[in-house]
Amino acid sequence: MLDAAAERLVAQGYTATTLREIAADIGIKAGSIYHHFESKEDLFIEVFSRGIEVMVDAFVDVDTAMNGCDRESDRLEAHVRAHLGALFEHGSFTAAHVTAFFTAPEEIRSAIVPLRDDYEHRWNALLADVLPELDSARLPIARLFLFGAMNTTIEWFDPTGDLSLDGLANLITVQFLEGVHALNLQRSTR
Amino acid sequence: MLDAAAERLVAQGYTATTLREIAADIGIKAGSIYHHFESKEDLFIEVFSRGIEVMVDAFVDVDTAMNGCDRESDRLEAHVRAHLGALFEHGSFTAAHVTAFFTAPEEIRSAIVPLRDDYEHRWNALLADVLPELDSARLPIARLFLFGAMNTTIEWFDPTGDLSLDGLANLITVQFLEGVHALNLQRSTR
DNA sequence: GCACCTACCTAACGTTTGTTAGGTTCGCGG
DNA sequence: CCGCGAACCTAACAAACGTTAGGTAGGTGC
Repeated sequence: MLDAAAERLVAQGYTATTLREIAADIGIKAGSIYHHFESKEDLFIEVFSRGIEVMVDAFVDVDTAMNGCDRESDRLEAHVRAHLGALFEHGSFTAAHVTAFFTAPEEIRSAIVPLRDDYEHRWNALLADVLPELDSARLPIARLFLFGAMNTTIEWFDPTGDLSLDGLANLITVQFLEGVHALNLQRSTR
Repeated sequence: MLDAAAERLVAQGYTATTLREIAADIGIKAGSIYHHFESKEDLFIEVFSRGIEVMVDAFVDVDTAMNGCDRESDRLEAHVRAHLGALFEHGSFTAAHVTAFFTAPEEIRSAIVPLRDDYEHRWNALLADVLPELDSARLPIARLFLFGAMNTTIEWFDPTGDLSLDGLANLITVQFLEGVHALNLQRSTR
């Protein structure tokens, strides 16, 4: 049922997604949803939360697996790969979060923001490790650049096509790292 | 009235935006909208179309102004600046298009896609000029990277803050160009 | 066998939505 | 002064929405 809700979210956004539709998708009636959730809001708060949960879990897994890694760029690439994996390989929750979060009403968003902040902080810490030369004020902007590159892939990337998720992760990581590197050079030689 | 519709779109998405709200915003009643448009669909097709119009106009302006420019990177930066200008300086149409296009129903989207394709083709041609060494199969992907970087700025960039639109355009352009350059090096030395 | 809980259904409620038919106001051209 | 069209309003329509009250079937524990 949460799965069905997530898939509808991806396809239609929040307001266009009906409880009656979700119920029909899993073969029950709309009223029965209220046995499991108090309201439509409640249901979708759970869906969005799981979307972040999947991302955080993937992040933590990489963090422990890459513990003794000395090449920082490899560590970053592994995390990019994990984020893309959350988007394309672990159900629709993360995809629903990325595409439909901003279509949800304010009350839902504000309930989710603390979880989002947690995930963003993990990335900030990671980027501070990988790019120690980067001005700390520029760090959130760099993160937003990277998030933009990763999250927009959901609008065009086809996991069954020529380019693999590994390849895409490498593409994004290299492009990002070299871009940031070039920006630092430009600033210091001015 | 189109302005009001665009602003509501940015704030709430398609389905959550009511004809009664739009009417109230401009001081008329909902039924009166049908004197100017045949339906809600019709109204928002016009809004989304103008969003692209603003972008295309900005693109064409730069194209003619930068006609005799020999430094390709400057040409690209000017176009990036123009795209960001369309997003932040020319009303809410382009912003509405970028944020709310995917919240609109299929029938609206398919009516807009040809216009989108036109804009995307202009960028493909531009990138082919600026990056002649880039594999033509990789070109649409590079464009999507760049679009991702530019369009997600709408979720975090504050035009009244420390960073100017010119500065942001430079940031994005350098980051993009050096990233693509690095990718080509990596591929040719493998 | 009785009580109880979980999971679901039926049927309706009040509200909101896009939409429409018919009427009013106002300004311009002849 | 008359006619006409543009711009708007009123009032209502059917449909769809989230939500709720009350009821039913089946399983579990004692």
